[in-house]
Amino acid sequence: MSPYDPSAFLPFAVTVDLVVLTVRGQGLCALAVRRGEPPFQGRWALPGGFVRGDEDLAQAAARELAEETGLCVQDTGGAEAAHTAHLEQLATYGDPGRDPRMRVVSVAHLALAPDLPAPRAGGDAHSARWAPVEDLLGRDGVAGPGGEPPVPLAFDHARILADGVERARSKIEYSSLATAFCPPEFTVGELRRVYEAVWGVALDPRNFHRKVTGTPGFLVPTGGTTTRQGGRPAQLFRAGGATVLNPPMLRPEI
Amino acid sequence: MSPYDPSAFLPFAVTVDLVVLTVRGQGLCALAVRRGEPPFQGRWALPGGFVRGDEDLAQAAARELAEETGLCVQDTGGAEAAHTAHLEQLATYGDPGRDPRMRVVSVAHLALAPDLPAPRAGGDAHSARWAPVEDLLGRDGVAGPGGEPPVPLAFDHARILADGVERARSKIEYSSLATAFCPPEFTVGELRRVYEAVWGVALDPRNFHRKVTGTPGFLVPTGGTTTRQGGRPAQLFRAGGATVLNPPMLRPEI
DNA sequence: GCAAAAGTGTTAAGGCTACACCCATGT
DNA sequence: ACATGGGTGTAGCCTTAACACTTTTGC
Repeated sequence: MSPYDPSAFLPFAVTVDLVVLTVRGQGLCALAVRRGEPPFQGRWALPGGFVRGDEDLAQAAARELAEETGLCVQDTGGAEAAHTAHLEQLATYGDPGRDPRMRVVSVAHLALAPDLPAPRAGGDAHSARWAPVEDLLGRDGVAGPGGEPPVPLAFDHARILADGVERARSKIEYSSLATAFCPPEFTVGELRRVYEAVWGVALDPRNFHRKVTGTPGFLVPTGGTTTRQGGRPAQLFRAGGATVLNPPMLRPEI
Repeated sequence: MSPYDPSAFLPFAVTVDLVVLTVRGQGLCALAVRRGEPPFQGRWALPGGFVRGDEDLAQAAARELAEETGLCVQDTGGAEAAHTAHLEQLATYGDPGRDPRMRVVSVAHLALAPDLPAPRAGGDAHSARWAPVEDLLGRDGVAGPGGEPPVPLAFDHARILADGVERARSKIEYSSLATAFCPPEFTVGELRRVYEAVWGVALDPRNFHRKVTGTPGFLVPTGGTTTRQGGRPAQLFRAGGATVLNPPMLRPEI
């Protein structure tokens, strides 16, 4: 049998699942939707859906992201988007039996977004919410917003979420990706709080400031200032053109 | 329409494609197979094949790797394997139209192997060979071993190969992955030549020696020595347990 | 002896950590 | 005045780059 013989064709369903991360308050949060139908009815899951016949994997992920959150992907040319997010492919999960109904291969994507007012429940999801990743990944799983007992995420979504969080944690070390968690204009302190939330550590504000402002291409000053965090007015910056940080941000050991 | 409604099922074919890299002579080489049937008949391509109904994506990739090269994956418990390779998922490619016959989603995997005697043509491939990656990625494509004019790789395999090479180049910076290109026992000089071949740079042998022997868990001495590279006898090492290198190997700028 | 590859020593340059210290605002 | 967060200076530590030098083999 040839590896490309069409007669060897075996039918799979292909979906995209989304790990959408944002920083809210002190911690890292992910978007979860409540399943409205079996299997895992009533359980929380990652947003996602089938890939359509005429679209690329990245297009399918961007479409699902827009349906669930209203976010547009950064490289979309249109300037009318209220909010933009970073989107990249994460990994593909294809265990037989990961979906009890049929053979489903899911191409997971990772999206990073600034803090949004509130998730809008897309099309078919009964509800959607931002939940701290520790809750979603904890042994007990996530509790409902109304105090329902905690249950783990549906399917293998806890594994997918863990992989996405790990990708984000390591990638902000050597890339400018942390700016994707910030609004278009932000201060050095706001960027530092992103690192602290994603890594779960405290960083020295003085050394952090020197480091990020000294890395060429990371931040460009807009000229404006803000006092929205209190204290002395802070300079506002936009993300610079650099995508890779040299030298990288150093993540404290423990 | 629910994103998980089975009636929304759309038939895809799912394949695994393999980027198998090794270091031969002075450079980085990849395994290429010649296609025996349309489309792209006679052109060089990456090895790969359909995922079977009962196997995981990683199992499918390991099976294809064994069929094409006889290599076993490292974490296979059996000690009888003559050669072992590192295998990891790379990325998934699902453009509509990437295969002219049908909608094919390919989950590409990256395999790193020590230098092997010669590729064995698996099952259906007319022939298989190791080719320098610059040749496979060059604008003109790869020439046949008998002097046929060069043609580009089939499908989107040049893109997949480029992504795999980039993954290998960056991952040997911060992980012990470079040892996957070496035989079970190797010298510091042999490991250095791996870095030089993958990065295409020259490294200072003295500083390299200090760095790798000083990184805890990277290399463990076996006690033996060899003179197979000429000169003064060199200590033999095995890969240590460490998978992540701290501090990382520094890749020269240019 | 000579070439070749393996190792060790040393020094200067630059990045990081830690912390002292000053600046500009709101209350 | 004081609290709060923003920003700069500096000393010590550590890593790296560059290169001089010694060691051990094959021919």
